[in-house]
Amino acid sequence: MSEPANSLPAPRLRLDEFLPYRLSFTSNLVSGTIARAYEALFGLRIPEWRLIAVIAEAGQATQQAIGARTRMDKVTVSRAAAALVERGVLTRQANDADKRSHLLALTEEGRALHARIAPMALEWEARIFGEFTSEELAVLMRLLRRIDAATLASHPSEKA
Amino acid sequence: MSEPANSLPAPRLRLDEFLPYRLSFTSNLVSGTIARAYEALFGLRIPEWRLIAVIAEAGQATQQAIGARTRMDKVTVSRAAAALVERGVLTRQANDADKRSHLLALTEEGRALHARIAPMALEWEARIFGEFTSEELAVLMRLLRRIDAATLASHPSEKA
DNA sequence: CCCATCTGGTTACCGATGAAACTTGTTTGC
DNA sequence: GCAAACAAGTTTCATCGGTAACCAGATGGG
Repeated sequence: MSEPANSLPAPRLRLDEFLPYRLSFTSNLVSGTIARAYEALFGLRIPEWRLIAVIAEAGQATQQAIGARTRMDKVTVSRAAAALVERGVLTRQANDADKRSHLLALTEEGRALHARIAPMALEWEARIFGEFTSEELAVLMRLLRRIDAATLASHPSEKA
Repeated sequence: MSEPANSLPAPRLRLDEFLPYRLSFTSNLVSGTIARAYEALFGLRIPEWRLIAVIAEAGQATQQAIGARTRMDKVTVSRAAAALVERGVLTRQANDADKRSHLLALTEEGRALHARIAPMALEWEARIFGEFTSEELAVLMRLLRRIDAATLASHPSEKA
């Protein structure tokens, strides 16, 4: 009850000018849309698709490497890997360098699946981001990476 | 088994150049960091904080209006509202125009809470986005809004 | 060697989130 | 007016994703 002291106007928080909110709003909108499409078309969830994409790029990888790269939790990675092995899309080969871990690689079927999905993924991206110039996209990408860096720097506890 | 036909190199999908992925990566990083802070400092979850912010801005609002504005599920809004009423931060006044719904408004305590949080939220934003010029921020904001629009347009099923 | 510590991965558990069913009140067509 | 369709909110239920506890193999002293 001792409040009416407004010394300075203070920059007034408006939720939809608030960047963390906007970022999350847009990201949820986009990933939600895409997630539904993966699910409907290929029966894949986002983490599964990410494994496929990363492994297709790298040839093979351990779960821990995938986790580090995508910042997905190791549990998430573990579950996605199990599902994909089950489905015949991935193989686990023993890793001689460390018998606790396995090297994940795509099966023939996995490569075929990747070959079917990747173009569609790029096409969705194109549809959503198509009206942007490549400069704009480059700017966006750079900004996002700088945000990552700033976030990690400002809050080191973010168990990196 | 009839595959080696690589007619064209095809734009090769690299996961961390893939915008939906980058967007989600960055967004999760930022919201995760901030969510932990809200939780630790004020015992608030993100949806709860959003209600507070929206209502502080609008003076009062129905749950459905809040849901439409933030795209949060009505269930999420309902639960957040219940928690905040319970906590004494919000009141529900009957809405004479429609007795199914209630008008949510901040209590005195709610306003005080908002007054404590808002500056910190802006400060976090400043810390994370501080190294950006205001042009860059404006660009980012504009790009995000255009992405929203493009997503909604390209996939109208997104129960708008 | 062998115990202590650490790390990759899995399992068990818990909270959060969304879809669907339901309740109550509103609207509309007859 | 009243039945049918509809909309705001709540409740129930299944699912997802994360933390914590756990298991097995690795590492490094003494």
